[in-house]
Amino acid sequence: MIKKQITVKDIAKKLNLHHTTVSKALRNHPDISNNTKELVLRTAKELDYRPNIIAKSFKNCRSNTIGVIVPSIGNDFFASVISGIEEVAYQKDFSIIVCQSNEDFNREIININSLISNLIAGLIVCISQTTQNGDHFKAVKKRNIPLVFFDRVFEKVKASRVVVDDYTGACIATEHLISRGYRKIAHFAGPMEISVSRNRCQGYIDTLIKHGIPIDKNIIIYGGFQEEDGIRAFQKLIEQKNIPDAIFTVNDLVAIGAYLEIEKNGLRIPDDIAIAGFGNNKLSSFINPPLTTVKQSPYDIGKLSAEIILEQILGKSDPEQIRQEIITPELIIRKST
Amino acid sequence: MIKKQITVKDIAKKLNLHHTTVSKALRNHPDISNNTKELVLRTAKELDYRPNIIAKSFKNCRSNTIGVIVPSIGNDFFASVISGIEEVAYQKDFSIIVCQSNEDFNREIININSLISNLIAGLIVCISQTTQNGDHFKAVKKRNIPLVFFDRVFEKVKASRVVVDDYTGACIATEHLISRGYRKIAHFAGPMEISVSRNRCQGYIDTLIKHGIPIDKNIIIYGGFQEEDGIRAFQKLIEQKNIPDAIFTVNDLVAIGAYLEIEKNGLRIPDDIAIAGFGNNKLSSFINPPLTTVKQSPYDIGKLSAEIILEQILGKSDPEQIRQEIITPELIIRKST
DNA sequence: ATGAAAGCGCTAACAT
DNA sequence: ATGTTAGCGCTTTCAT
Repeated sequence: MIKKQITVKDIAKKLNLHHTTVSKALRNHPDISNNTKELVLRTAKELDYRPNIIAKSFKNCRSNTIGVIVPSIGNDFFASVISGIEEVAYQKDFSIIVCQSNEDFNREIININSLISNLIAGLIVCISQTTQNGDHFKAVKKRNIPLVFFDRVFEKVKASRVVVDDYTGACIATEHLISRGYRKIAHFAGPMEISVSRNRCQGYIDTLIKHGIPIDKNIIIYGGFQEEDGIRAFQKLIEQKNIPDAIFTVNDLVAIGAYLEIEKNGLRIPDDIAIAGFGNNKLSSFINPPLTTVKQSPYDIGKLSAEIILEQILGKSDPEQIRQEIITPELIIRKST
Repeated sequence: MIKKQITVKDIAKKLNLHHTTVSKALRNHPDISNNTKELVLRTAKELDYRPNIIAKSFKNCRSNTIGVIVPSIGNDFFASVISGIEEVAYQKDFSIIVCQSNEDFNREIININSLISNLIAGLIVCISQTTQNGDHFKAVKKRNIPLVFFDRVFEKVKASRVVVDDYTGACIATEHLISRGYRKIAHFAGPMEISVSRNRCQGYIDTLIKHGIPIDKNIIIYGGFQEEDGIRAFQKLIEQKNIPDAIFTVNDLVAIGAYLEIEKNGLRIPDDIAIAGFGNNKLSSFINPPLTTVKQSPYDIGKLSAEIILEQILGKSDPEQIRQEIITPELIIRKST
């Protein structure tokens, strides 16, 4: 059923050469005469020869593939990170296998096992929301497979990481709201198991304290990362009859959810209530009014993660030495604040 | 540098068995006694043995991987399709390699070459917007690699396909607008090289004709698939001072772009102007007012594509017999019409 | 400059 | 029930 691929042997047979000669010729080995090289290259093209990189990986005990695990590829942020990784990987003739954990710990384990079996040369991960422990990463470390975390990291696993300075990002967003004269500022927070959410929440709290604004726990509403969570959070404020001047949300999707519920209640943004998000989601500039948010540069995060892992893979840096890269976020002021 | 993996031989050595016995035991071959099987399984676990599936692929001349090429994984629609493919593939112990063409013909060629070298068992593709010819698919067909197109198909290549009935989808959306009493209905169309755009446009035209509404070419505005295109399209109508009662857009992102420009001009949806999109993008239910749109079931498209290709891979169906699956779209009526 | 031999991990076919 | 052999395509090392 499976059609035989054209191999070096086929080329060799056709040219009455040995297959190792062909192999060397194809890789431009200095042993081989220019004549022969040319001949081999031409014949390879004629026969539509494709190197069997599986065989190569097999021989090397390592593929030219980088594994990437993200919670969800549909998410704007992760999609951009992946594009960044891809870009750098392609340039070095590496390909990537992208897996989704769907925020499920068990799926993450399955993904890792599958990637290990695929002899990945390196692994780039943003851990799932439900990841309980780091045991599954031990198998990766044990095999000396370079590992890089981005965005969400598992603290207890020793690995390089590329993270956004979420704390500072939250601080500058909150500073901005305060500088605009808002004093009663709510926060729609994310899941507290995730460092990203914790750091953003802490940045918000510390900035209020710094400015002598008392923390009102009633207007810190905890939830997830989706639009629904923004809707629900604002509903809680309504129930409390406790409408703030402004809201800082853990991300842009939550802000978009809040928009809907705010409009539903006949309030205007930013006149009645200002709102600032986080992440610079593509949609944030398209909603009305455009959303003030914090830019994270996901494409750069992806590129940097790929560069770090490739340095380790190609042996240019010591895999034992963990590198920590912190991306500085940037405030984008739009009409919502 | 690369740590040696635990292999069947290591297990064999430890148990004083032959490696082929171990191999059979691991695969639960009837030749092997239960005692030995148990022993082998236990030892494998102890040593943290992982089968080297690269070696297996190498031997079989085929991996257990399905290649997937989409224009962009960040797109809601494609992300869902991919999830659908993944779901079905996982169940059959297949993994997927996702590549993005970024709507670039050359990148599509590079992707295909890389996937072929990876000995993919099958290929699922949505062609890029700039794909000029089908020559790169010949290499796939020649190797008897099952090929399935979804959504956008390359007509000249003989392959199974899963497509949405875009024509009918456009018809029901347009019918709906007419039934609501709108008569001057504009269409923000997509790129005419893409069958999807052509079919949606034709559905719109034919439905107007069917109802005796003359076609006004000035209010059919051509553009791309992004928000920007919706913004630009409505600006053109404004320039023409030719505001319609309603708009049918080629997809939801274009509709969202139109929303912005409509609001900017102080018009209300649906009172001043109604709008219907296509695709049931996640955001379509979150914008204000929620967008009437046509549901495409991308997750099902993915599942179906994967099922078709797996049948061919597993030899349950004749790869020569092309299958055409047409997904019937469904109108979702919301507040924008 | 070219050829020969060996081996990566696994499995299918055959032998004991 | 277990062992032996051979080979998938490629590269590395050594021989001619």
